[in-house]
Amino acid sequence: MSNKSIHLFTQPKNDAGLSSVVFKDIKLNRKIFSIMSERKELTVNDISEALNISTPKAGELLSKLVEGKLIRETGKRSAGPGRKATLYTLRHDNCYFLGVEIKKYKINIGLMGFDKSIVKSKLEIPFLYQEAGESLKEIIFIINNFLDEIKIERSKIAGLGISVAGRINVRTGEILTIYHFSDAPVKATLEKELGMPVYLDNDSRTLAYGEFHFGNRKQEKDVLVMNLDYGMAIGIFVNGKPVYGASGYAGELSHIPIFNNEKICFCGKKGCLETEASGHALIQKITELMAEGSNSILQKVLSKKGFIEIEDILSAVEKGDNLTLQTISSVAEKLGRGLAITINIFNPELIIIGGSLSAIGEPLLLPLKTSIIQHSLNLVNSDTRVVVSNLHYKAGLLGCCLLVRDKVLGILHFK
Amino acid sequence: MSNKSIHLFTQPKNDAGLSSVVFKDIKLNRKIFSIMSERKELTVNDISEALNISTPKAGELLSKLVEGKLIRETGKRSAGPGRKATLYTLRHDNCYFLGVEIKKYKINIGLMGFDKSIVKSKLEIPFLYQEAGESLKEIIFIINNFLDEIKIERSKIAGLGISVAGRINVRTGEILTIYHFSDAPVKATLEKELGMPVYLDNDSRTLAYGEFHFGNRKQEKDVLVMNLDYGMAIGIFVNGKPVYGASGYAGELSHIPIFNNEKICFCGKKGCLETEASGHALIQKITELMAEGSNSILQKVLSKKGFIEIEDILSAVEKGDNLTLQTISSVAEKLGRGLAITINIFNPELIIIGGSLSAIGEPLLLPLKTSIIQHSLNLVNSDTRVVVSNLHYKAGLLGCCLLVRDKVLGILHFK
DNA sequence: CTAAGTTAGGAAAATATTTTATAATCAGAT
DNA sequence: ATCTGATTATAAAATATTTTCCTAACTTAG
Repeated sequence: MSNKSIHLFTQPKNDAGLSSVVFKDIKLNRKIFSIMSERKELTVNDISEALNISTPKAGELLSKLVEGKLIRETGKRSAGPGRKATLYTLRHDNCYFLGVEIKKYKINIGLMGFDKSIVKSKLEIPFLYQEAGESLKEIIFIINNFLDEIKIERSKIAGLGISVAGRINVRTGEILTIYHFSDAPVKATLEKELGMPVYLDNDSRTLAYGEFHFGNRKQEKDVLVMNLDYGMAIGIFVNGKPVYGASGYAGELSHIPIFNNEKICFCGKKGCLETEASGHALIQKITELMAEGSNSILQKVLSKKGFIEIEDILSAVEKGDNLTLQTISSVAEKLGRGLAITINIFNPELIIIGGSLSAIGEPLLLPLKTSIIQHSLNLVNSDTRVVVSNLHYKAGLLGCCLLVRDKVLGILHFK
Repeated sequence: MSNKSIHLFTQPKNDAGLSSVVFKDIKLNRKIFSIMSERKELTVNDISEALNISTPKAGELLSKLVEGKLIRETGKRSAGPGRKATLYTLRHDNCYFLGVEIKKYKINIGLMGFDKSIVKSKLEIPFLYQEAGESLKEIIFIINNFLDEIKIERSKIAGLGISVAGRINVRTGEILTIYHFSDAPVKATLEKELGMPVYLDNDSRTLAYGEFHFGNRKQEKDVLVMNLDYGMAIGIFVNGKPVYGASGYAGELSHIPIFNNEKICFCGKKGCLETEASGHALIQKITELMAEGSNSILQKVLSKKGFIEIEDILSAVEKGDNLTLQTISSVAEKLGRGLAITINIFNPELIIIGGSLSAIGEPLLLPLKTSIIQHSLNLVNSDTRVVVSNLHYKAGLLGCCLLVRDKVLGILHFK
């Protein structure tokens, strides 16, 4: 692979015994990728200024990247008099990153080009996890199948990013909620079977990464992204970088004990935020209220399927179902209490409400904002813009792909 | 000042129109200072390896720093065969940083050398803040007085770090709790009067910075430091760097609403952590219990002075006062609930219990740990070591000085 | 005490990078 | 259409940096 010949990807430390000059160029390339990922078209001059290197050097680096087929010339810059500068952009057709999102009953899989565009994707592949080892085999089968279908040389795929709901130890590569292989961590197994670097991550963090880079953000660097689904968690960005914590469990907002209720949470404790403020809690409360006699369109759904899903909630909102809207409002109030805590602690510039339930929109956002103002310091919350996702279900897969990409390229130094 | 002639201090961006080579050397020097601040003695080889530069280049940089009187040769390295390498260390006598800690009824002031040692300090200077403008004049007078006393050329003092309790907008340099000058921010006024760069910061953040760099930490990078005093707040470190948030209010743990009580907090809301878990709350509770008839050594103090201070609490603990110890235990339980939340959110590797009340030691720490285990996810809290400060009252001033130092030297890029 | 082995430091050669100067390109004025 | 001023790209010169190699400084074993 031509990429390797010009040493694009490496770890931040020079372990491989590369010559100092080569290593410096690698670091410069990393910075070039990082800048090009933000501004899609750049000139030699832009690079020279941004990296504090001379124009000849910047020119040389860019020409090598053109040779390496990672970037391409894409025209000339117009404005003003004088000779026009050639513009360079990332290519999408010579280096790819694979993202796999494992959800409750389905898998989403996508391939991202070097330029951050999704080249191919296949959504909602049916999948049911049974016995642990079997499920992993199934996942590998699905991935291989996808790779065969898309007819792209495997050597051009630089890595796999995979997200799973629940707690994932990013240091060891173990998944601790669904599968727990103490002997063979999932990451290692996948790397062996697929022959590419694999990065495992929590679904809320990948979703947050997607929202942060493709979503409703302007220039904010200190950002919280809430993933509101059946469960609930936050992804934290400090100075533009995701926060992992010691083992990658940062963002577990759902199990903070702030209620005085007697509901026993999945985690074994009681009073967790999740017991009152999550998709599960919302559905449970609506079901309870209907049992007590409240009217709702969801009664039909319940008697037909025997259970209510998030999709049903969304369509009930669309139809203006009163009970649903009221319950959302009360759940949003509770959620706001949780977010208010994080606002006091982080003083974030932006909170993005994401996850499948974010599609509710205003009926969720407004009571949430009210609650935030009530429960956090005004001096602090006045710094915080709260918005709803504009990506919804797309954020997760985008995040999966981009996160591998940025890790492989060394843009995001992991720890 | 000789320092300036070799361009040691600058902003991360090359704004000053320096030649690219000079600017590169500045960046390298910054890294050298950063490394030398952690390991006190270093050789040319160490620098060359750490910065990925050749030995001649590393040698050249170090010689220039020796010439500039910022570092010195300090002997030879012994271990092993072969020629001994010369060791270099930071000097303490040619570049200083001033720290000022403004407390309720007193000011602490100290001067730190380039090598992070405290060269001079003057503690507990009486000070009472009256009208805003007057207090600022008083502070300037105290600083000037100190500078006159210590007989060190002002030109060698590279900056002032000043900490004040309460909310400080680090972007604008305004203090929002004690003084609120909307027209003339405190930072700007001080810079004008003293003729050196001034960095204002929250007392809990400077204390945390002191604890992080001089305290009970090993290699942990994701750390929380609690400042337990009359009030209470945390300093947050992610990947070794302090978290500020949008305006510098990050860490305001004390006003998260997690109790169902009816106590109105200073912040105007009710149920704040601070109302149950702070020095104020502790004193209040002890006073209440004594009023209800409980016996305690503190009754004498109360009837003598009319109020109880933290110092009194500490001596009551030393004497084994039962009521005090019991109340500490119940307050620690509440504090633990607050910290449990931060553990879930951050997955920190280390929590340092600092601030004046940290001198209580085990009677505070043990119930706190118990409560943390009860209220946070075990998977997460098992990553977290919880320790008590070994610096106590010293941490604040150390942090003030070190924070300016690191900001001026560009080791800590602020935003 | 000497010889062998190891590491640091520094000089010289080789390589890179920046600086400076020049050529190429272009929009708009003449 | 041609000139002018502005801007980019590249070539050549100047400067920096790294590599390589050698010597000095030192330890340890015999």
